[in-house]
Amino acid sequence: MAVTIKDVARRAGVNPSTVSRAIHNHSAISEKTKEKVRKAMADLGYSRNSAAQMLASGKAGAIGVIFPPIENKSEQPFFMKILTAINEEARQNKITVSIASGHTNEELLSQVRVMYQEKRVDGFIVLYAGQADDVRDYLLADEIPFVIVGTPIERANEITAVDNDNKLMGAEAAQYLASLGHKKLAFVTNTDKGEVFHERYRGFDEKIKLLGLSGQLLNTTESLAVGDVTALVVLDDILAIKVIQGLTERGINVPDDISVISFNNSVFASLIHPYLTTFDINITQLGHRSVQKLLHLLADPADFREKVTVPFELKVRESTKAVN
Amino acid sequence: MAVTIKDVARRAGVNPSTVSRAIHNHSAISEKTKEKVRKAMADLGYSRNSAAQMLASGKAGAIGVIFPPIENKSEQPFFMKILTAINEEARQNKITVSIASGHTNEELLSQVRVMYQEKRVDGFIVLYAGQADDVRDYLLADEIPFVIVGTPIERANEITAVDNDNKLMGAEAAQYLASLGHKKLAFVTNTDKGEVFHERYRGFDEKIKLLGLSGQLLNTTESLAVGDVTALVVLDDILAIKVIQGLTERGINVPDDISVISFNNSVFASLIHPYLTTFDINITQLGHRSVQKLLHLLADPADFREKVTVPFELKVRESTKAVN
DNA sequence: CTGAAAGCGCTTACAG
DNA sequence: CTGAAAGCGCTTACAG
Repeated sequence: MAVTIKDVARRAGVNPSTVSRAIHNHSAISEKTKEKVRKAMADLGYSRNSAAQMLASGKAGAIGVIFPPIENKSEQPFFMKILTAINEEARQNKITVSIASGHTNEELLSQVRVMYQEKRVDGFIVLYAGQADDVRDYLLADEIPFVIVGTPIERANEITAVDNDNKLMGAEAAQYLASLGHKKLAFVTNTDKGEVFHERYRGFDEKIKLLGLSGQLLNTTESLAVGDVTALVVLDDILAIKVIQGLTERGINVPDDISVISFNNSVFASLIHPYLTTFDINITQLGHRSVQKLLHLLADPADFREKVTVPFELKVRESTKAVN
Repeated sequence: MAVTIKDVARRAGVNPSTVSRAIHNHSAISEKTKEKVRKAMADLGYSRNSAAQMLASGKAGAIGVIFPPIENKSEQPFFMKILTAINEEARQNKITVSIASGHTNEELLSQVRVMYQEKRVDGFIVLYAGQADDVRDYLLADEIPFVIVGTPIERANEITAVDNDNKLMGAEAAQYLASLGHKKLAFVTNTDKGEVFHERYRGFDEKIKLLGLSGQLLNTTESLAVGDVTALVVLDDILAIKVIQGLTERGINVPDDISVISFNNSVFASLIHPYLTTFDINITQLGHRSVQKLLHLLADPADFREKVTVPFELKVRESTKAVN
């Protein structure tokens, strides 16, 4: 069988409990003994048995990542990218990442529940925010440690969240276009739901009023009535390239006739020309920070619930241009 | 604390070992006793403790999914989609899915190694094929159960693989274009590496020779020299929309002047017009089958290594057209 | 600073 | 068909 703590103990000439303490770098163990133990472990090629450790310590050494119960997860590069970042940070902290997903809310809830009740994970990172659902209610009700990537609407004060400042991003979009001399702007969306839309639009709206510019909200994809608007702020990259194609087909050139700025800096932004001027939302940092926050919560359940705001960065490419 | 097998045993008036057997539906236990146990479990709200079960049984009840050590995973919808499908199948089999990923081969190998040595997973699903690497060598050398999604080049005979028939897909692409009356075809790629390219091209090439048509290989993205070619088979959707944009800019219309057929039926295929005629590779089934095969391997390590070929389906959309 | 012992919650030969 | 017991490989109060 595999080498155990007992084998290491025998080899190092100490008690198994001493080995255990040495492994965890317990302060009561002398450096000399730790060294002996480390050598014995290396000689024998010791790996801990996670099951035994979990059982004895009551900690899983694993976290769960909860995906939204939607069909088109795979269409949004966000999810794979943040999963990679989360796993990277988790690996560095020697914990494992498990997955919870489902097509319906019930499937998802049942998987989350099982994972936690069977003690397979210590806590969760939830990859969708906005309105509360069964899953979130369950996590809150049972006081299960979790952090949300995004901005929850309800009970935000009880939840640790990691997000960008979407309102500021909306404002900066307007600001940047204004700095290029644009005076008639529009915000384009294909949904009127979700905190992301609301915040980005609110930031945009407040800023144009502040700057004394004109700005309208266009909720549509096809045959956009752009009128005399010279610059568009589009909710995300995917929508932006659809909008641009629609305009191009009607003989309206981007960026010569109209500028477009969007959000996310996903693969879609550099897929076809004009490459998009867009905000990079720093998904890697969102992922890293969410793991770190969850680890804090696990180490100290009484830790403050707080919100972490990750900075964004404007990537200027081909879809925006100064007015002549 | 949580309710254990002992509590259930007491409530049902049996021995803990009997509860354990009842849970696993052991054939020696009477239906009457099983019923009693089931009732007691329901009354008490029992959940197994996975750590204890893992320790006692030596099985993790979890599988690892290994992502390729590349940066742009998130750009390919394939990975998120198959991960979802894998998790779905796993959930139905009451096992958990953990993630292994890394930017470099060393990071990846180290994570895979730790996961297995600490007994966190029973086996792996590897999401990339082709040339063997350190990770695959490790899995083979240590006789760790795994299945590959894709087609390995070396030691294919020792590996259980789940894949589409890419060669057949290439042939069918040529066949379909021929059926539309096209006689001068070309295969467009942006790489000359990888089994996927080789197989798809080989199928294409053999088929056009069989049909007595002309066909060339174009390895480039920009300013494609299409000459008098009337139909293009493009390696994947992403490349296809780039190719189409390049042609459009030069006044060549798809599909009026030239037809385009591609592979994968990803989100890119229905993003902008012309929507792509493309092969759906049935990622959901690839995911489900890979879990099933791994489970077989785990249940019976002496099980046959074999290859599962998942069917594909042509989705005819706007980018192909019969010649006049 | 270290050891001996009990215990975490299961599984599974061994008996009967 | 079921029970009693040992054991899986750790952790952690308790002693000294």
